[in-house]
Parts: sequence; C-alpha cells; structure tokens
Amino acid sequence: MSLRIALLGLLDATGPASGYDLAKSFERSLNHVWQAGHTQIYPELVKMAADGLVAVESEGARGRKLYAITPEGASQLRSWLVEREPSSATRSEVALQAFLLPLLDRESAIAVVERIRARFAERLAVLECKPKDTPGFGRYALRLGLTQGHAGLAWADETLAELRGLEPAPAELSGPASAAVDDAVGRD
Amino acid sequence: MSLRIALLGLLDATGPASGYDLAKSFERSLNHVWQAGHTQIYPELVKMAADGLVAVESEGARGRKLYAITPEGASQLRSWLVEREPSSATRSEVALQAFLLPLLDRESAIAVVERIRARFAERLAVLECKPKDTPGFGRYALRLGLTQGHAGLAWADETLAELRGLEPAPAELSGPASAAVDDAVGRD
DNA sequence: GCTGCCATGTAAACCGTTACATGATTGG
DNA sequence: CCAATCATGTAACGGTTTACATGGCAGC
Repeated sequence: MSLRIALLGLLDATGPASGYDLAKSFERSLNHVWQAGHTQIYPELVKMAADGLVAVESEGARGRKLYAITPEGASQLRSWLVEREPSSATRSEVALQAFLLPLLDRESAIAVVERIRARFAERLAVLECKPKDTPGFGRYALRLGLTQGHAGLAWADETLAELRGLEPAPAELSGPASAAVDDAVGRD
Repeated sequence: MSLRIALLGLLDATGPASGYDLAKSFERSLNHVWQAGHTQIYPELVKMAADGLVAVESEGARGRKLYAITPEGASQLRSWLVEREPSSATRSEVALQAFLLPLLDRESAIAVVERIRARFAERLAVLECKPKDTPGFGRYALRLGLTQGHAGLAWADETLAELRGLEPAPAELSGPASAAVDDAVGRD
C-alpha cells in the first residue's frame, strides 16, 4: 500500500512522470524514507492505472509513458495521509546489531559500534547537503531524518565511551544461558 | 537472513527454547528492533535445523520441541555481527507521512503530526518501563530506542510549533507541480 | 560501429502477514 | 465439562529483491 502512496505523492507534487523518472525521484528524495526500484514501480503503475488512480497522459519517445495522478488518486492520497494510523514497526539491522552487542568481547563490540557510528555519520552527511529550508516537499521528513541521525550518533558516542571505560578484560563474552541474561531477556 | 540471526541470538543468550518460547521472546524483548510471528518462526527453525545451525535437543509434552544453538550456529552468529555491514535502509510509514505533510492544509497537517507524536510517546512509554540498567541483553538496543524516541518527540514538537506559528490561512495546500516544489524534489 | 546510458519491462526467489486449522492441557 | 491458554503447524497472498532481457539513442 505504501508504495502506491509514495508514487501518488511524487506525482501529486511534481506533476506527470514516467516510471523511470519516479525511480530516480525515489533515489533522490525519498530514499531515506522509503525505497523502491524500477522493477517494483513499473508493474505497480500498471495496476494503479487499472484502478484509476493514475492515467497515461502521453507516450513519448522510445516507449516512455507519462503518468499523471487522477482526481481519484489525489483523493485517496489525502485520505491515507489523514486517516492512516502509521505502523510504528521498524525493522533495523543496526538496532539488531546493537541488541546483540553483549554477545561480543569488548574489542569486537567497539569495532561494531564504530561501524554503526560511521553509518549514521554517512547518512547525516547525505541529508545535510540537501537544501534544508526549501519551503517544500520532503522538508519535514528531512528534518526528522536529521534529528534521528544525530540521536544515533549520540547513542554511538555514549556507547563507545562506556565500552572503552570498561576494564580491558571483562567477563562479558560468549557464555550461554546465565541466569542474569535469562532475566534480562525474560518477561517485562 | 536477519530473522535467523535474531533467533540464533536469542538461543545463544537464553539457552534452548521452543518455537513458542522464541515467539514470546520476540514480543517481549525484540519487538522494537525486529518482529516475527510464530508462523515465520516455526518453518525457519526447521530450515535452520536442516542447515545445522540449531538442533532439537529434546521433545517435551504436547509436541514441544526444544531447539539449541549448535557451535556452527554460534559461529555464524558472531561472524554476522562482526562482518555484516548493516543496511541502513529504513522503511517508515511515519517518515512517509512526514514527507507528504506539505500536501495537506495546516489543520490536517497539525492533526497528522499530533498523531505521530502520540505514536512516539507510546513507544517511549513502553521502552521506559523496561529495566534500563540490567547489565544484559538488549540493553544497548533499549538505549538506542530511547534516544531515537526522544528525537522523534522533539521533531514532532518543533514541527507542531512551526505549523501553529503560521498565519491561519497559508497558501501551502494542494496545488500540483509548481516550479518550487519541483525544485525541492529534484536533483541533489 | 561500439560503448554507455536511457528506458522499459518479466521471472523467480525470498520474506512477511493474515487467515485457517488442530489438538493438548490447565483451571474453574 | 467448558473456556482459556499452550503449542504447533499450513496455505494463500502480497510485497521486495535479484537476475535476466531488450531495444533506442547519443557521442566518440
């Protein structure tokens, strides 16, 4: 469903576009929020056209089809935005690595957190060179990304400080099922 | 792949468990990081057993099978943690709604942001009643979740302040393809 | 004419969710 | 005995990724 919404949003904001254009727009402006490649976009546009949410406005050179949002599409887009209770489920490999950190010895854990930190920094760098105050599209999401990126960095720094502050040879490595671990994972 | 890792991580940390136990552990301790229901877990355990990552240690009452991690499984778990460059791709309905906010008039946008804010607050409330300083599993991920949750709240508050500060009847609503919007979405 | 990019698509495999189905055990 | 919970699974569907396939056009 959300792929449709993202496509409708782009079409609504930027006007008619081809599948190829939309794939580029995903890379350019939407990639920190939602991802989709052309292999997903082309068939989805066909289905959306069948459902009357978009229409082929014109066919250009080399088979290029320009899709435009229909009134029906614009209406569904707005309904979704206003009515949809967003699922807050996140599935993050970074968070999973953070979760599993206690399985590693201190050295490895530090290396892993450093790598995570680099990821957050990279992400932030990308976002920071976008026009922050353009009064338009993606502006709020950009700020959200920046805020969360900074939060990630702060977490990494705090965690690194803590890990580095531990005595050089702690007992926190491998070891299966201790009562303490069982407790931490157990009922809350 | 990550589902396997999550299961291996839980088995490594808490010792042998059944599919049912693991599903409960997901709900309890992993849900802010990764989600999986029993319908995904049971078949995956079978495949993992076929691949030698886990082994059925014993069969209890009413068909209950206890899976234990094998040395091979433990080794793959650690390799993944140390070697895997985590994909930082996130797919978030919340961020998508944030992205599309400029399509709405001021009133509706405020309502949407208020709903998002409530989501963040809800999430934070859940995390905050977990034992924050237990020296164990999930501890780092918990802190990451808290940090990012606070960041989300801060974003929502800032955004609400800005939206409420606008004059009551701004011109920011619907309207298709203006040059400015095109610019904001365009190349970076 | 060759190389590289534009532009469009299909197919298979994989991952995740929802709905369905079943039986055993525990507690009232 | 009945209801709730434990415990295990299958099936169908939909979304996502990866690999494959094709042809046009532009510049060298």
